[in-house]
Amino acid sequence: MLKRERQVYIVHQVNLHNKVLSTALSVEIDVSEDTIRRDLQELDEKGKLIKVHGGALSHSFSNIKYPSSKVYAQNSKKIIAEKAIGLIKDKMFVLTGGGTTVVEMARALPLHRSATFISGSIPAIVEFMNHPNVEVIVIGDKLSKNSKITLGADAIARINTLKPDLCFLGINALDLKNGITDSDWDVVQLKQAMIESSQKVICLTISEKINTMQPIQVCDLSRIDILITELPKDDPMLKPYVDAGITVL
Amino acid sequence: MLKRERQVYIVHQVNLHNKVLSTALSVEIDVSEDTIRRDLQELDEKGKLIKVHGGALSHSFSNIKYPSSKVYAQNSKKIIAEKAIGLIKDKMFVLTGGGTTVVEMARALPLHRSATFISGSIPAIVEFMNHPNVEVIVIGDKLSKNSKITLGADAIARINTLKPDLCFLGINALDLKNGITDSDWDVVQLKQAMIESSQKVICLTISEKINTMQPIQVCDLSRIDILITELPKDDPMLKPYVDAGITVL
DNA sequence: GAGATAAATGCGGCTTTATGCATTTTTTTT
DNA sequence: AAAAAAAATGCATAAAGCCGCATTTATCTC
Repeated sequence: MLKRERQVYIVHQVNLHNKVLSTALSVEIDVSEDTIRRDLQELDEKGKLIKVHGGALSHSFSNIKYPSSKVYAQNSKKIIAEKAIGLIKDKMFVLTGGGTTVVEMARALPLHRSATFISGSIPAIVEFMNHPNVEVIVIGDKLSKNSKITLGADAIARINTLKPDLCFLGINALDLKNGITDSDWDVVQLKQAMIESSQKVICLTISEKINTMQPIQVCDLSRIDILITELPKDDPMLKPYVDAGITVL
Repeated sequence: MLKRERQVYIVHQVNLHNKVLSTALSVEIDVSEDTIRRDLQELDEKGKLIKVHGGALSHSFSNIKYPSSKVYAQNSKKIIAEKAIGLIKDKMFVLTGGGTTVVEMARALPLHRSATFISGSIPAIVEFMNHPNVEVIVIGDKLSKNSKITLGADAIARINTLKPDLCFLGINALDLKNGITDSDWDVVQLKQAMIESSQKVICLTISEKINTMQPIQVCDLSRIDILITELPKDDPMLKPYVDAGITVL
């Protein structure tokens, strides 16, 4: 591959994904990382991208600082996201539901982590799409405008054919007696399918939603493997859940 | 082989493959590399190609295939989008491919229009998702990071079960002899399925891509019902396509 | 169509460019 | 603070490019 050709390709990738990793480009194009680094250097000097440790960013990306200002309980969700990310190891298959917490997680995922994410949540997909090292499987079906996830028989059927390592579920209500509960019939169906198919179920929620309930049960406590909130794991509020056998992070 | 002849051949190769190597041309035409270099030099000066270390690239390589400036051809795409929207009536089922032109169309869709859009293009889905009156069906499958659309057997299988009224296809190359052509195998498979399933195929493209070709054929001209470009319908460039029986808007 | 003239080509040598590797330094992550 | 990953630095090598010149090939003129 010609040098110029390669550089055009790199710029293209940067514009497309907003960020690239030197290592990823190196294997993709099959040249040494040194060469990639030199390319990034030159392209940076030409102002086509911004070189950073480990790769490069597009201008548009760095200009648009995270505009996620109006998301409720942003900080809590960032804490949750950080904890959740620790569970994701390279090469894992990860199923995710919808909700802002999952989006936060997608954003915070380190650039070098390579995993496959399966999701029907459009905002989450958009984030994963911009990550240089993850593969994304989109669960198709009718798009629910409220929740911005795909819902329906097709989605459920597809999920049933999968056996992901992890399932990250943003939840709206959790209590000791009823487990996970929710208010939307279709969403409940989908969540049930997700829980059934997964090896490990990880619930993400801000503490506010703990010990609250909604009209429809998704599953009871015993199906939850790990619970992640913004609280420290020894917070008294979480004690009953630890006692119920759930790993709390 | 005469010099002129050789240079014509080189330009042809560059247009065809977007890139040529001096060494390859040298053995192909059986002249010294010096000669090739001198040819490339001249052709570069004449603006027919871009000479680089080791060979040459076509202009389209850096301009069309990997647009460097974001707003490139933005206006043209808005014009195309406006024309395309005129075809969408309430209650229609509309299948759309990927590409910025389709996204432009989604943005320009009047708020009161109520239709169902089926798509695997994430950027398009995001636009439709924010529209108050359209329903969105997401085509699921593995997400291609390059094109930001879902690609694969699942997507094709799903499309085959549909009979949408319209299919909007952003295309990369169109010429009289070969019809629609493209450069990515999986994308071609998907486009073929889309074309097959749809009642009416509408091609969207900026005029720059007309009379260009890429290595893989998607379908020939006869499958196209409507062609939309930024040019007025009576532009001489489009005449051959009108003569071929395509409705040009 | 033969010879003159100009253009085109190939080759040897020398220079520049591109790339990868080894080593040291810096940055990041745990 | 230690370990791991990435970057910088210097160097070796091979490929590509360039210059000038000899030779061949095409074009023009009579």
